[in-house]
Amino acid sequence: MKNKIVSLLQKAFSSCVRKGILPEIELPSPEVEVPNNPEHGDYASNIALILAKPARQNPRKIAEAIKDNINDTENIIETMEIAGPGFFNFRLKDNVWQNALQIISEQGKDYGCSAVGAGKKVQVEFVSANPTGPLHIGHARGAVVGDVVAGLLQKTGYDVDREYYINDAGNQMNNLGKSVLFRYREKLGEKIEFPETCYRGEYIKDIAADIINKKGNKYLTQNEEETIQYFNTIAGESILAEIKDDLRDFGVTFDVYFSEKELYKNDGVTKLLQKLQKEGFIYSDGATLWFKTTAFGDEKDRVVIRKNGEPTYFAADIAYHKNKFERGYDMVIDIWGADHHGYMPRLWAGIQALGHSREALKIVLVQLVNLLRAGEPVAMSTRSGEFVTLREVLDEVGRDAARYNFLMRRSDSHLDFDLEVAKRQSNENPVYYVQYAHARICSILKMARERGISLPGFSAVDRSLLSQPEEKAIIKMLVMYPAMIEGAAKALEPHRVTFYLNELAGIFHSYYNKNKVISEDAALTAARIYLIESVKIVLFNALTILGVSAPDKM
RNA sequence: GCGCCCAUGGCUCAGCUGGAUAGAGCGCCAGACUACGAAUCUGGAUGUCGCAAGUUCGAAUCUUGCUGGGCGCACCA
Repeated sequence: MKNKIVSLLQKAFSSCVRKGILPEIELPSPEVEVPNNPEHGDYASNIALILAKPARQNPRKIAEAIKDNINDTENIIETMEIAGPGFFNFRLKDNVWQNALQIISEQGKDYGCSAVGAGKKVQVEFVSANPTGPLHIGHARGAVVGDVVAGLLQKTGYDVDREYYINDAGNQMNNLGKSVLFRYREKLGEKIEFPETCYRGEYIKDIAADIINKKGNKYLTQNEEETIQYFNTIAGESILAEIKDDLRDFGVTFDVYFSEKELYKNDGVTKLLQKLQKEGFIYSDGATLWFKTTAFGDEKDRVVIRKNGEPTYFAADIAYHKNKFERGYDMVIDIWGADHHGYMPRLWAGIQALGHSREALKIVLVQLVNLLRAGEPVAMSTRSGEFVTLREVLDEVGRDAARYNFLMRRSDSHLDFDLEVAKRQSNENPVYYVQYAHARICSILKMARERGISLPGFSAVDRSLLSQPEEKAIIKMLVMYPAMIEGAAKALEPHRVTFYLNELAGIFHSYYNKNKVISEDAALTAARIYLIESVKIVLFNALTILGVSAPDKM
């Protein structure tokens, strides 16, 4: 719809140029948007204002010229006015809107999909928590944001893979094995002083107990190094399995779990560093190897091989991103906690040294979550093992409410997550407001069926009966849906979907309270059923992208 | 000290990449079920968009400075 207006304007502009009314200048992409003041019509454009400067003419004069040259072959424009300093205000014919509904029921579950991604391969990497403990509330937001970003990209035609990077090669894994060993000994009667670096959560005890159950006390006497290695593996696998379960129940599944260890096979990291050194991106100061990230705008150069000969996390990360691009992705998206923002220039430097453009790697920052219970902060301490796990949140507030709440703000803004509010089934909780709209429609449709009213198809409906302002508002909102999805995908901003849903549910509820869908008037009933079915389709599609259920009844 | 992010009604936040009179929700006040689901709806009040300059036809949005908050500034991950 919007595209048609854009195209009309572009053609009018060209013919102005052809006729010599306007100079031959590049047409900046004209913006056509839905004005927030309905008096300004259905669509508005600032094309004349944008052209005023390069064309060196009065914007209103340009507007007049373009207006005279608009050739509305499809006959969709009702009125076209020039207002204010030179805005175009378009009002479309009612039947244009009414007929636009057809595409919604035709496309059904596919309504809102587009092909702007054109099959390009994209990878979204997110969560990527170390398998040293269960996922907690802090991971949950990143998990949902990543999942929905991926979903949006899929809807817009990208070929998307969701990937989880398992940091299982660093020394935190060693600490994990040690922690289990300490608990193991403790359970078998030893008195243990726990060092700061150890993980103290209950889950460590469970793993230790499990080992005792299955293997007894034989590790008390075995070689400590080997035992720690072994416990690492056991604990890592067990925790990762639990993480996968939690994520699955949260509605998040991955296509690929990529182990950091993979990067070190065949000396992969070392060889890559040697190559980069040959190319001049890495230099040695005798004891350590430095990556020249300042060449790409970083504040200071960064160490890749430590004095002790161990590669840094950054070194592995360069190799990891090289690996990603080698797998043929056109675009790679990392979802990070906002506390890692200082790391961005470093990684961008890394991929540029590998020959990729900075734009090939997009990084979405997700702010940390402020966990509250009834307004009071909930203490979170990872070290002591006191934290609210994702599992607990799922059990307490449920998947739908949890996911929706994490999507109610831009991801780079702080989010208060109140457990009491999130589980309250009231109007403080927008997820129910939206779901209720869907359930309500289902209920009306069910009643219609029970009364023997058939659900009409497009051709069986007199669309012109949908003539009320509220009906037109709903139709416009529904027509806008694909553009909203496209915009959200392009900007990597899932929160736009929740805002859209709240608004759509709002105008529907309002409409419902004012008008009877099912009435004595058969033709009107058919038209309205057709309309609310369209609303249902869009509610369902949008909720599905968010991974939130669209219940038939509540 | 340096860098990044943020500052919008009493509270929590949007504001579609520079557009027309800045919007929601919550809370508050007053109303609506013998009507397809009241988890709903209708009406009402609240703003120097942190402060000050600048850019232009036009700024909450872009630039600079200041104030106030968050986060980073590892040979941790």
